[in-house]
Amino acid sequence: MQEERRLAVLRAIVEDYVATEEPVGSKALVERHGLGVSPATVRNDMAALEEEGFITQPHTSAGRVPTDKGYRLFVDRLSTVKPMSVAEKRAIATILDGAVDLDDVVQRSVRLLAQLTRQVAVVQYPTLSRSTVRHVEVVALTPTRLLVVLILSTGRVEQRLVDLESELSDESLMDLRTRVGRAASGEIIADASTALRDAVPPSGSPLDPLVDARALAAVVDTLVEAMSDHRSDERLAVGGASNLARFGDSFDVDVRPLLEALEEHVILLKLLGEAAADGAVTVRIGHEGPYQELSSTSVVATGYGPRDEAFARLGIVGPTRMDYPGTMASVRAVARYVSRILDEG
Amino acid sequence: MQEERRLAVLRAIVEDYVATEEPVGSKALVERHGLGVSPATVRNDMAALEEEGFITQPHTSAGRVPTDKGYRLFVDRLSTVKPMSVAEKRAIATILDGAVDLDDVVQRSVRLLAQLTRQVAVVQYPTLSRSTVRHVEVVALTPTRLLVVLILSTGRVEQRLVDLESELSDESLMDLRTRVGRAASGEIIADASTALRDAVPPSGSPLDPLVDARALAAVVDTLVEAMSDHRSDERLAVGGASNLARFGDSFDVDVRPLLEALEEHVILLKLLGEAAADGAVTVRIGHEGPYQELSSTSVVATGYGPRDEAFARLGIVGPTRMDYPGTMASVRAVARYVSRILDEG
DNA sequence: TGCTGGCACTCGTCTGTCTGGAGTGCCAAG
DNA sequence: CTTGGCACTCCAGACAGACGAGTGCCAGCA
Repeated sequence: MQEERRLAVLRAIVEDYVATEEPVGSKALVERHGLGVSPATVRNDMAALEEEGFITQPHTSAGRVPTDKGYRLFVDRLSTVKPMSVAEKRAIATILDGAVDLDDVVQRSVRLLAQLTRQVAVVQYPTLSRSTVRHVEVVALTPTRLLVVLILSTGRVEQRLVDLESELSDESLMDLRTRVGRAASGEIIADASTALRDAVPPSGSPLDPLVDARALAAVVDTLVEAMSDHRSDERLAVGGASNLARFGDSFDVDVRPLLEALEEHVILLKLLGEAAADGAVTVRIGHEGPYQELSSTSVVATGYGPRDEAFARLGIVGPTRMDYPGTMASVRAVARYVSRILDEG
Repeated sequence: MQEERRLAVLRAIVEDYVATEEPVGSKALVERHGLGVSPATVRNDMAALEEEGFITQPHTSAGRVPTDKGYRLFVDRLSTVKPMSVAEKRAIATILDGAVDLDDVVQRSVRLLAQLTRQVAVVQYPTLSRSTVRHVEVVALTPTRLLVVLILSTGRVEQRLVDLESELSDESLMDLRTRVGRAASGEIIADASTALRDAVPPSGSPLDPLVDARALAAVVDTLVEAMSDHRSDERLAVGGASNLARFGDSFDVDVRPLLEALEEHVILLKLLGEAAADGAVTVRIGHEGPYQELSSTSVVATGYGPRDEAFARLGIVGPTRMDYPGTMASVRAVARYVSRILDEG
């Protein structure tokens, strides 16, 4: 009974603090929320909550502020994800449906997420690893220089130049093209790499005159490298940095580390990477994260991808003092719509 | 004679103010710089300079601060571009030489520029318009779906999918490929577009059975669109946003508009676009720019590109109170090295 | 004519003090 | 277990005064 009210008090504190950005006192609390008790009672509850580490006071005679632990409890047990309004849903759908290609989807998602949450949005480009090879094309630009184009089911296209040591005949090129195509097409990336390696005849084996073993090996090497290229895995889109200005001046939070982190994509990837691989929205609050400097920021992230294969992440980074239910709803909604679009495309 | 000293005073004021970020008074000025006159004399000069609008005082009994007009005079007549040290030059060369492709060159340039100047760096990706077509490839993914790959002399590769209304035979594909290749290869973008249009037989003309006129038209349309695609012209890399934190808290400058501008690439392009097309470094100071909100920021930019064809811009955005000689030197140096690399690649 | 030293004046910044008010903790009573 | 009352704490803002950096101006000097 009292326990229940205490949690209600904690919820009220979090909500008020997020809304007003100021420490919330017992009197204001009973006025704004309809808890049917007196300020004195609330004070007792507050003392208990502080004892347990859920809230704290900046100085002796100030109101209370939630701690990381308090937010954690709030997120886990006290809040329900706000459903998006129909209008919002439609807006999301409209904006994302207008995208013309994969890059555009990512760009739009980032903007949208930043606008919806008024936080800094981060969207990871879909990873290669789960996608399949749709097509491989080999083109001779000159007799000793090939262009290899790799087209993946996600819509990503990678191209590489390959310089050969000797000239390649048209017949050898055709042969090479069919061998590579047969080995890789339709396979998922991981399998395609091994299949390609198998397609290279072992050195010393009797050579079909049509096969230019060295050219084949060079092309296969290039393809395998392109497939395992982690640069593409690390690609990120970041948006809404101007939202930082809002929360920078409101309190003594130092924006610099966050601003620096936004340029260090490795750090952002690590932050996003902690997100659950299934469809759930993950929340990482303040000190829970791996970076000391970002202890006053939270990360709300989730995975996305076609057919529930979450093969990339997206999310937002913001102050620990944020509207978690609303933010989580936005992140979840955007992730769902993007997944749907990738599914259709 | 006095005129000369006045300019020396202005120069000293600018240098001191940039270094200390505080209004500079007559006494401190004669102490720090070896002008062989008394503070009183300097005061007279200051009064004159203020009369002419080159400096101003924040309040009655404070030191002087340069105005935009003062910075302008300083940049145009009083400063010499600091030469880079050998070590710096070598560092630039080393970092940029490590780049593996065009994107990487741009990425590295942005980082480098941000580090060197400790400002926000902006680098425009090379424009298509001046580059030539190195190769066009047409690949049939399915009988009704083509992949068109456009390779440009700058190293940029654009690819587009084309859906056909009817199936395309192998012979028609070969024919299409050679027609398109013959028309476009080696031409600069602008000419290639018209050459391609000419390659489409006028409707109603007697048809060679091999020519699939509609497919050809579709492919040509796609190529022309890709060539004139302004999305690629608008691509920008931005870096060093964390440097904003430095100058944000130092004075009452509002960082928000700048932070917003950094996400609006259109605005950045416009700012960069004002840069001179030749090799010179352009400086735009405070109110001289087109945006009211950015009146306390300056832009230092220049063009770059292979063989002095400046076909893209790069530069930095920072507070009007900045080290112009040093910044200009860095911008110029980076532009030169990037140009050289593009020249070699 | 131009430089210089001196002097009075302005005004922002810093420091210390004071006060009002919001908020707390505790206690005794219901 | 809740409530009203009360003493206490401490921040925020206002106010005043001292300080000092810097200025403008003037008279004297080269």
